[in-house]
Amino acid sequence: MARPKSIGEDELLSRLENVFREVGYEAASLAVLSKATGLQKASLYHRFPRGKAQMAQEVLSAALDCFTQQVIAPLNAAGDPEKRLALAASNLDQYYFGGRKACLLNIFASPDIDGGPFQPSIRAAFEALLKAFAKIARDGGAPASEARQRAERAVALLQGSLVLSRGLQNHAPFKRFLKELPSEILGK
Amino acid sequence: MARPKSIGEDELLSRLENVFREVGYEAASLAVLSKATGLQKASLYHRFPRGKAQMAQEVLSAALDCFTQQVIAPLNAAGDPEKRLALAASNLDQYYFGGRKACLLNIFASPDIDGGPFQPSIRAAFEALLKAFAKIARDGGAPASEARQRAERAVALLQGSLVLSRGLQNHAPFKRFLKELPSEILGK
DNA sequence: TTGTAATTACCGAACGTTCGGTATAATATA
DNA sequence: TATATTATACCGAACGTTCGGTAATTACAA
Repeated sequence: MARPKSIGEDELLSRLENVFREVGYEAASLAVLSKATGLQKASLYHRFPRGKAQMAQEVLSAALDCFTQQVIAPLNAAGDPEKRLALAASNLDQYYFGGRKACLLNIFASPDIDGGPFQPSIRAAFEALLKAFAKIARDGGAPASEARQRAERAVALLQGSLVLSRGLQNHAPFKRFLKELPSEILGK
Repeated sequence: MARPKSIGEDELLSRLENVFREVGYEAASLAVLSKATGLQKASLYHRFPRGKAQMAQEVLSAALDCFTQQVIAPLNAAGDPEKRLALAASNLDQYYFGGRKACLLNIFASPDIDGGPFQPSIRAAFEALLKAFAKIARDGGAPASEARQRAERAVALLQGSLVLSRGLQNHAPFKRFLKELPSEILGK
């Protein structure tokens, strides 16, 4: 009964996400977002009535859903910890495109001075990942006191290896992080 | 022979740096920079004729000079590796204000799509830090093959712990990084 | 010592451009 | 035709930048 969308919501969010991740929130102007999606500004406003902020929020939300499904779920699943961890690592590699994609949690943490509208989501995402890493560490036999520390180290290494890979324009640090992740979590 | 400056260059660069670090390059508008420094926009152009880009470049350059002096120099110095590392860690704590200040290398790496004017400096800074960490690892007895890996880990943990501390709004991860840095570099 | 020129730092006001956002009309599909 | 979607035109505000001119200090000649 209506004209079909010229671009599906998934593809639309994916293109928007790429822009936000590559240039940051502030530099992602509507002109750039329009060009990246093939939709005019007015069309973007038709899809996101609250404008750029809504685009970013939905992008972040979708990205976190995807991350939860691809990475956190395997970590929290049942079964052999080593296998779960290997799957999570493989999906991390996919998710960050081998270290070529920056993390939205890092990108969206910086723009606004005060907490900003994204901070709660960011914090929750970090804590979910920490919890999942800690759980699989315990499942692998680590004492509860150490599990949390290993989880924090793993998350820091993930973020840091992405930053370093980007800074060096060389993805080796991220790849090395992935390789060392199992021993990092399950024991030295 | 001339009217004295109402704000010294060091203080000026320091204020600009704070803004860039807190909100990022794009969101650091001339209006904000003007307010933070007490100089009108036109006065900022008197000090930095090439505008905002020059401000950022000089801020980055000054910050890297400071970082080199405070952190890299101790690592490269002569003497007991443990003591040099302890000094570097203490100065890192100062430099990042206990984890409350973001790293410019992370902030300035994101804004521009293509390499951007800051990428060479960023890359050089990372490599200098990697080299310094690797040297002190070797000085501490690590085999050359492991020294570079430990250095990469340390840099990733530094950057990652800053990102995580910011995301969690809790500086414990950064503090823990500082505490674990010596064993990270000098041996398990 | 005084007065003037030279030099530098600073500022108010405006520039053209682009920003995010909003109408409204045209288009394409059902 | 009915309607979701897109395109065009436009808005006020903010952007980075520029310019003419003023304030403050020093150097030097009278």
